[in-house]
Amino acid sequence: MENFYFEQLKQDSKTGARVGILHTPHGDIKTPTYMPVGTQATVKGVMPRDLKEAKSQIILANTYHLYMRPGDELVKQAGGLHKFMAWDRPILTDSGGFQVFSLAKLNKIKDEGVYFNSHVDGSLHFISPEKAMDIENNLGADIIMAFDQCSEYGADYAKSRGAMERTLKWLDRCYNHHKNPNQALFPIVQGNVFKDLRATSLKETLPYAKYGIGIGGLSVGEPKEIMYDVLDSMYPHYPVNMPRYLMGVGSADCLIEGVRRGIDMFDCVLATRVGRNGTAFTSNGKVVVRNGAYKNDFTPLDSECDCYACKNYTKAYLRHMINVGEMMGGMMISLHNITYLNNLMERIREAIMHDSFSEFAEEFYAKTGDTYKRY
RNA sequence: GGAAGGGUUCCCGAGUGGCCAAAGGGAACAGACUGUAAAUCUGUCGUCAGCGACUUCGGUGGUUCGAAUCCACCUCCUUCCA
Repeated sequence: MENFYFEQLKQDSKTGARVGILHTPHGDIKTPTYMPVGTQATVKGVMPRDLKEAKSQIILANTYHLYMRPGDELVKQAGGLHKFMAWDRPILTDSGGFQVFSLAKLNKIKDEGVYFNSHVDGSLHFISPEKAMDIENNLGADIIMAFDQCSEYGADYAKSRGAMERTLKWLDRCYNHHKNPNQALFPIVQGNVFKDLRATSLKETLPYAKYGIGIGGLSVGEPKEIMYDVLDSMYPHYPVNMPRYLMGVGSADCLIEGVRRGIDMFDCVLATRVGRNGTAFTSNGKVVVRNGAYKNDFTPLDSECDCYACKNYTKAYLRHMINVGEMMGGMMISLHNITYLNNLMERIREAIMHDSFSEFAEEFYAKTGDTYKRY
């Protein structure tokens, strides 16, 4: 795949932060970047047109969900995910590995794969590494994730090791089964919070990492300092020539701390989930728009934001929307949150280019105060 | 004028002698949410800081060890008949 490669443009002199460009078949992605999650081929509440206006460079979709409905064959018939959902920029599909974790009550994990009871109708399904690759090949995203097993926070060493080792075995099968030459396969590092397991996982995974590397199994309930500690331990061992993707992160502070530790890509549902429920990320910290304090607040969510919601509407209006259950409220705050994170990443990239990432981070914490829990 | 039914904590609405500060819903207020089974979930919701105490179920008086619940009168509302 000569149209898929990563270029590092600038390495921060004091931290692991760096700026790069990830070239993909559907365009370039400036890193570090935040990717909104569009599980069912839609970022909940935000139209692709508006995602573009928010300067989203790439979005996610989910293998498991799209396999269940409408079916990956149907998406293939539609001309692939890009065409089906009318998004012409890069797409990344998650493998369904996270659903092995989040739908744990509905599945049985075996070496050959995972037996799922559909969360939709209870019917039994089987997803193996090979099956996941077939589905992702049909969906046609630019980046596809390997099928992995994520262990929960609090899992003991043996269990964490088991999941990590199974992930490696599954990775080998994914790698050998993946056929679509226009898709970059990213393997996923596991190992829970155990640094030696992480080291082993990373080392064993690298031979399979041709285009980028995913870091999974973090931000699943562990304290932030533990996540940062694990990231610190892995940092010295990443190859320079490919992006590192920290899966499932995050909040503004976690994005900054991830970038500091050499991460190039992030995805998270938080911005849209929290947005739908009436909470906004702003340059002054978290704003729970739903709260009574904003009843008569006729100022925008964030005076520094240029999104549609901030340019045209007040907190009082958005609160009203949320309060009466109008979908517009959740849509606008979701759009705002995505815009906010994209703008944050853009400013991070600028700061790194000026070799002032640390200063930028300090400023961020000073301004947002303790509404973002740094640790 | 006659007949019947009814007035419950911000609202709707259960409750017909003790287990009732009073079900349930709504509103209100707050919290949570991090590779989305989430436009979801949780908590608070008479007063006081309280295991506890005090004040509440249209009003007044009564019966009873004990009343939102029974009785009398008053008051207001709804429906039906004239």
